[in-house]
Amino acid sequence: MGTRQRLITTAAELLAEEGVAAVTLRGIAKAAGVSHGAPLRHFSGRAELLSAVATEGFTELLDRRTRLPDAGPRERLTAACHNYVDFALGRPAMFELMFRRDLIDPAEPALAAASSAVFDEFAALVAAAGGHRGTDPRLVAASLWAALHGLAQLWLWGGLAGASFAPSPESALAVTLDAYLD
Amino acid sequence: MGTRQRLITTAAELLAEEGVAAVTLRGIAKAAGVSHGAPLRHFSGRAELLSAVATEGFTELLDRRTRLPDAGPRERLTAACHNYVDFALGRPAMFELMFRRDLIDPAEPALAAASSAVFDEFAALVAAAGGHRGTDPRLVAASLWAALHGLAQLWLWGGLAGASFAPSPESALAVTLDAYLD
DNA sequence: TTTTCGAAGTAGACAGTGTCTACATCAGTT
DNA sequence: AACTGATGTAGACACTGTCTACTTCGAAAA
Repeated sequence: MGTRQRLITTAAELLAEEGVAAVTLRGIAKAAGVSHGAPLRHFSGRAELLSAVATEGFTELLDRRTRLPDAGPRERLTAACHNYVDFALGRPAMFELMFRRDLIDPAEPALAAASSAVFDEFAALVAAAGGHRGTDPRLVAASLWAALHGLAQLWLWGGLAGASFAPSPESALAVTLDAYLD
Repeated sequence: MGTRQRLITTAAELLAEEGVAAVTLRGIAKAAGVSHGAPLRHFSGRAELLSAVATEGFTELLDRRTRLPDAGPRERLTAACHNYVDFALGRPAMFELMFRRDLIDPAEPALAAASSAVFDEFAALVAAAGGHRGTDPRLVAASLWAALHGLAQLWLWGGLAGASFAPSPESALAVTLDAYLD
């Protein structure tokens, strides 16, 4: 495995184990067994390295989603929704990185392609499920994706903790799906 | 105005003008005209100062929401939803800071109180609007809040830019409200 | 009135960060 | 055989948050 790929892999491991704050350029280099300046031979800077890591995150998210149980379009859509939230809650650091535009470069072509692919796949599922009265399925997809995203984000943030009321993410997701799927 | 309050105000201005990356302890101190160590006489560290700034953000959000047009409960709820998204898009840096748990300390009592107050107010509006069949209004409120939050976050992130489809936040919000409000 | 004492501000240091530059190494091509 | 470009190293720089000594100064206590 080339140094470049090893840096990405090491960064992903460090990210999963220690969190976003730990993925420092020097820390990654040390964990990969190279000098602190070596990463700059393969990436223009930290943002480019982390963008590569985030791209892998989007790809894995898409892979999960693609291999879904063979069922009706409605069931496939709800499965994809659960999948999104599960991914976020199961790999919080990766999920956070994927949407931290101060750490990654959203204009990075590979990253933009991977995130667009996730949305397009999702939009196709929404369109197949039908049920929206006349409005553009892609618009419904954007709205529903945002709802799932906010759910994940809010729960990772602290989940309304401290508030007088602390529901489980599953129950809130059920309400969300109920609202959208008639 | 005491130094403590001036630091908070200066930080808020710096935040609005230069973004989250600019609210550095030393930068705030310089902008406030004090030495780089002065802030630590009033705050235990950066997190505590930024928590105070974020608390003001939540308070302002609540203030906006409270003074709503005198109309039916349904209209007040939709107005609150628009208000949330408008706040996020209109003051992106503040909104980002409010949910960056690596920069602030969510356990800070004043901050926790302010954010809980926002949720409680919102839950009350949802309950007053009615229309949810049997499910706990607070659970519906959590789900709807998450939907709004995700909408704002996703648009600030880059708004599905690059995707083959780029709807306006208003249109997506309309779909969201449509889904929840029967 | 004088003394004391604690709060507030300053300046310097320290480890850590990302990034730049000069230098070494070394395989592959001309 | 000589050159060249890619790869890696080590050092430096400016910047960050935080810690520590040192000053200043106003108010309370004697």
